[in-house]
Amino acid sequence: MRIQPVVVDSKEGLGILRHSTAHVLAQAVKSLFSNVKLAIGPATEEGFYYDFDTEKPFTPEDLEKIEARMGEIIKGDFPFTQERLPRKDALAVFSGMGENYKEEIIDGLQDDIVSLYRQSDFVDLCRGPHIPSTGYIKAFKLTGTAGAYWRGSEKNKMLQRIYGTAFPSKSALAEYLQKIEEAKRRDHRKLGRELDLFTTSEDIGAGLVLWHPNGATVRRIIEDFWKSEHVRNDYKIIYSPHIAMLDLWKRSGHWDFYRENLFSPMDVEGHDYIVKPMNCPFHIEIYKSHLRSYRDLPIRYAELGTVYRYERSGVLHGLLRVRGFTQDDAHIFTTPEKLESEITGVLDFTLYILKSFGFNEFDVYLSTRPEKYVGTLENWERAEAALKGSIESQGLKYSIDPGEGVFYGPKIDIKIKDALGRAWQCSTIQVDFNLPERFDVTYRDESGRESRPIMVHRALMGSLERFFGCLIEHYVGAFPVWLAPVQVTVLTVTDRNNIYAESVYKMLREEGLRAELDVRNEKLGFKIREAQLKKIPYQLVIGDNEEKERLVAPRARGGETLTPMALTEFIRLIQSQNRPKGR
RNA sequence: GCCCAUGUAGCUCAGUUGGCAGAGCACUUCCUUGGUAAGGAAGAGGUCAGCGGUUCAAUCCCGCUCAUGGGCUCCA
Repeated sequence: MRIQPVVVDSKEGLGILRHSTAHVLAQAVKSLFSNVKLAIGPATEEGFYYDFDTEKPFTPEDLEKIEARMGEIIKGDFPFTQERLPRKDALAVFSGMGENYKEEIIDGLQDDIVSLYRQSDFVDLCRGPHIPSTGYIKAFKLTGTAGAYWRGSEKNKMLQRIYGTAFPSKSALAEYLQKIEEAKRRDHRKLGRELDLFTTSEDIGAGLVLWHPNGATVRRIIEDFWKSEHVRNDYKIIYSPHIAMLDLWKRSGHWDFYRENLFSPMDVEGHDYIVKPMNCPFHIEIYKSHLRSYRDLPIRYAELGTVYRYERSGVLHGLLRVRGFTQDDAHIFTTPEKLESEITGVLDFTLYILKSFGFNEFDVYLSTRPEKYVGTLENWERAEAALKGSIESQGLKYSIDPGEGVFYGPKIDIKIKDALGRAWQCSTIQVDFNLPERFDVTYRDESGRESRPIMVHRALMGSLERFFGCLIEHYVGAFPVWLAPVQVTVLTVTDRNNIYAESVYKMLREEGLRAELDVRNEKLGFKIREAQLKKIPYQLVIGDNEEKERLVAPRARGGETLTPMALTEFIRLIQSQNRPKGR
């Protein structure tokens, strides 16, 4: 057998450390609780977990006890030893202990020889490798419990999962816990309440967002920017209704393939209607309201379309996963010949928009043809090549999900990473060979024959709700000047300065700036503190000195006080920042 | 939907082994005219998420419902 050293700080080494800690967890649980059966215990991105089949779920007090026992096991410095048995013998080992999940796993293995690992009196089915002994675990922590289905399927029994993490040193663990705290600080749900951006209400329903004036202002800025950029890029902006007859969704296929996400139909004068889960059929109807020539294509319809999808209650999460949301949707109808240039254009446009908001880190995924598909092989190949070509021409790193495309066409997904390191899908560019077929969408080609256009669905921000959530976390609520709900607040030192301050405030408003005036009977320090907590980019201090000299004394959100300047100069300064990133 | 936890004033949270509900901040009023992250005083504010049950008595115990959080699973 060849021995390969693995550095514990490497990704691989960390995985081995954590996986070994999972074994220690399992040993501790087995020694503390009877009638517990082992399922699986792998390492994850952030740590590890182990799934147990047990009568009663683990309580926080249980976790403390388990942690303490794990500490003893680590102190015992038991070596991890591997044992290789014929599968028959291995089966006997586990069936003798009543470990039926382990038996099930062995049943699924191809190999004749099965590997077991032991430490102290504990044995587990495991391919390894492991650290030499339990004493190598220098820092670990159990982080939580959760229900989890055996093999991830709802049809199976729910097991009790214990999550934990381990690091090569105490300081690395502390750093990790610090990162978690930082993530909590950035949490858009917390900031949403503190900055009065949005709420949800028990009386309105789960997953339905109320945009408060501050949040609505940010949204309005986003929408205005989005609209003008779309017009500039030759999209036609449209509007469509929120409900439509059920037959439309039967024809589109949503009723058959997407029903678990649809809200129930409502009866209107004997016809069933549903609230829309998508905008595409409406855009298709607009396309079909005329005969279209190849000369008209590509046609690009864009809409900030509000859709409703039924999501199971357990998956709702702040603004990132909701039941009613507005997509920044568009559908492009193109000839097959122009598909590639269209996709290149869409990808350029997507990156331009995302970068305007200050996002520069993306995970890009290309999903290709699955086994079951509609459309011609030629078109699929053409579309995949187009998607791939445009990603590469942008010089983007990407990964291919082979066979993961939707049955109707290949797609590009772009994910933005949030503060917790979770990647949230925002942008998506999907080629669709199916809907044009289902709705018999056509155009007259150069030889005068009816041809089928290809459709491209795309959303750049995905949904305004989710995108807003990402923005909040990205900026920790301190929006850049062009997005800030309030851009500048005018603060008086004493009420002698009220009249002058008001004139400053009015000038700012006339410049189109989102300004506020604070003439309350409070000390300057109090007003500054409040403006800081609201994360307003600029505070203009107005006292006797400023009034006498006809100046304003700006203080930036970062804490730096600028030398007093004429109001016109300040307006020049803030206006220079009052635009999207890189513009 | 499923497992676990949580739900007390606008916010953050105490609390009652079942016996008239508490703090800080915010809010209102008054005093204070103060120069770059909290000046002082007084006041008001709650059907203890909702519905039902047990009890002389329920915010507390039990059941159901709703919502929120951590997961499973899925997606914009």
